[in-house]
Amino acid sequence: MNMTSSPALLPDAHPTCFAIIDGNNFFVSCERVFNPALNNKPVIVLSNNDGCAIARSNEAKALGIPMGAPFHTFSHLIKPHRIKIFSSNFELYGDLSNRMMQILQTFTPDIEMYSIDEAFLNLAPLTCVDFTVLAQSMYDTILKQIGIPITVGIGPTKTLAKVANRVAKKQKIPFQILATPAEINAALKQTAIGDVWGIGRNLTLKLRQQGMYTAHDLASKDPRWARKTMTVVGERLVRELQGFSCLPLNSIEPDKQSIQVTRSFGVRLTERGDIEAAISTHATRLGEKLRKQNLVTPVISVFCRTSPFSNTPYYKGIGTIGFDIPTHDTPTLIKAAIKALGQAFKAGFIYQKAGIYAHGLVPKDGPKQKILFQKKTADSSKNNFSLCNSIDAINQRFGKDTAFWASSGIRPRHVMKQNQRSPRYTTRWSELKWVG
DNA sequence: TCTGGGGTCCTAGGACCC
DNA sequence: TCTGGGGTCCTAGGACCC
Repeated sequence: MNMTSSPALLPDAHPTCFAIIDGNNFFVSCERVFNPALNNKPVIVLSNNDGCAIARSNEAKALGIPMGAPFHTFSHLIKPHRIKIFSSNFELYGDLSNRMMQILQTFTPDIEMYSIDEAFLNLAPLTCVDFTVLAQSMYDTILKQIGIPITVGIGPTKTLAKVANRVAKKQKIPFQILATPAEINAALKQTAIGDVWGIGRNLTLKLRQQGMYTAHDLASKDPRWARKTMTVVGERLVRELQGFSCLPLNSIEPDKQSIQVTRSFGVRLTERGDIEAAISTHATRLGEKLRKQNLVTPVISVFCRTSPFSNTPYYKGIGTIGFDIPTHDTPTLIKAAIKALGQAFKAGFIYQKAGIYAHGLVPKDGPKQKILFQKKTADSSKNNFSLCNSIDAINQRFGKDTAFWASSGIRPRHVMKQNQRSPRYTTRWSELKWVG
C-alpha cells in the first residue's frame, strides 16, 4: 500500500476497519458508578491481598503512582492527598463489564470481547455509517446507561485502532479515528515505541538500542527485517502498523487450553499442612471453573514458592500428576493436588504463594482416549459429578464456600486480605445500594 | 509488616520414528 | 566439497497481553 496516497475515507481506503472500545480506568470507574463522591478525586483499586495498584484514576496517576506499584511505596501519599483506596471487587467489575458488552453488541454483533474492559468491533461491513457519529453514540450510550466513560479508537487494523485509542486518551477526548495516511502517520509519530500493542519491556529496550523510539520508526521497517529480529510476531506487528490487517476479529471465544488458580497467602506460611489447605481451596476453585466451562483436564501441576522480594533464600517447587481419565471432579483434583504438593514442598522455607494449573484441557463430552489398562476405580470422578454440581449450585446461590471441602480447613490461615472492598452492588441482594 | 492473577503464542531442542 | 535425512510430538522457557 502507498502510505502517501491521497486521503480517502474509511473503509474505502482499506478493506478492513476495526474499533477498540475500553472503559477508562475501568475498575475505578466501576467504583465511581455507585459512589459519585469519588469523581474528580484520586482513587486507587488494589490487587488481591491489597498488594499493589491495578487501577488508578487520572488524579492518582497525576500523583505519580505507577501501574502495579506496591501499596507500601505510595501509602505515605494517601493521607495528604486524600486518596480513596479500594480492594478489588471483581464480582462488581465483571457484572458492569457484561452490561457494557451487551450495549456494544447493539451496535454490531461482530464483536470480540478482548478483556474485562475492552472489546474489538469489526466495522468494515458498516459501509454507510459515519464513524464520528457512531463513536460518539457509543460513548453517550454507555455513559448514560452504565455510568462508565469509554474511549473509542478506530483504524484499519487492530494495532492501529489501539494506537488511535491511546492518542484519544492522551488528548482526553472520547474517540479518535485514523482514516487517512496523514492521520495514521501523525498518530504513529506521537506514540512511543513501548506504547505499541505487542511491544513489551524487553522489545522496547532492544528496539531503542537500534535507534527506534516511536511507532513510526517501527512502521518504517521492512517486515522481513522484523521477522528476523522479532519472529513472526514482530513481522505481523510491523505489517499491522503499515495498515495491513494480520490479526482477525475473534468473535467466537475458543475453549481454554489452560486454567490456573494461584494466590498469595496474605501471610507467610512454613507448615505443609497450611499450604495443603490453601492448595485444596485452589483445587476446589479449579474444579468449579472446569465444570462451568464443561472442560476436563488430563494433568495438573502444583507449585509453592517463597517471595522473590524478600531477603530469605528463594525456592519454587513444582509437582505434576496426570490422570488416566481427564477429570473435573473436585475430590479427585484435591487428592492429586495434595499428592503433587508432596513433590513441590520442601521444609525449611518461608512460603508466600501457591497455585494449581490445569493444561491440555479437553471438552468434557469430546472424543475420549482409550485406556489400555484402566483400573476399575479410575473413574471415581463419574460418581461425584452430581455431588460437585450440587455444591456448585449451593455456593452459587448462597455465596462462595457456603459448602466446602474439609481439606481446605475450617479456619484456614491463607485468607486473602481485602480490607477496603466496596459492596457488590449489582450481584448481591444484601449489598444493594440504598438511596434516600 | 507490606510487591496480583490469569491467560496466549512462539521457538528451540530433545525424544522418537521410519 | 558433502560421509543419513526428514518428519512429528512434546516440553520448557520466554515474550506478550489485560
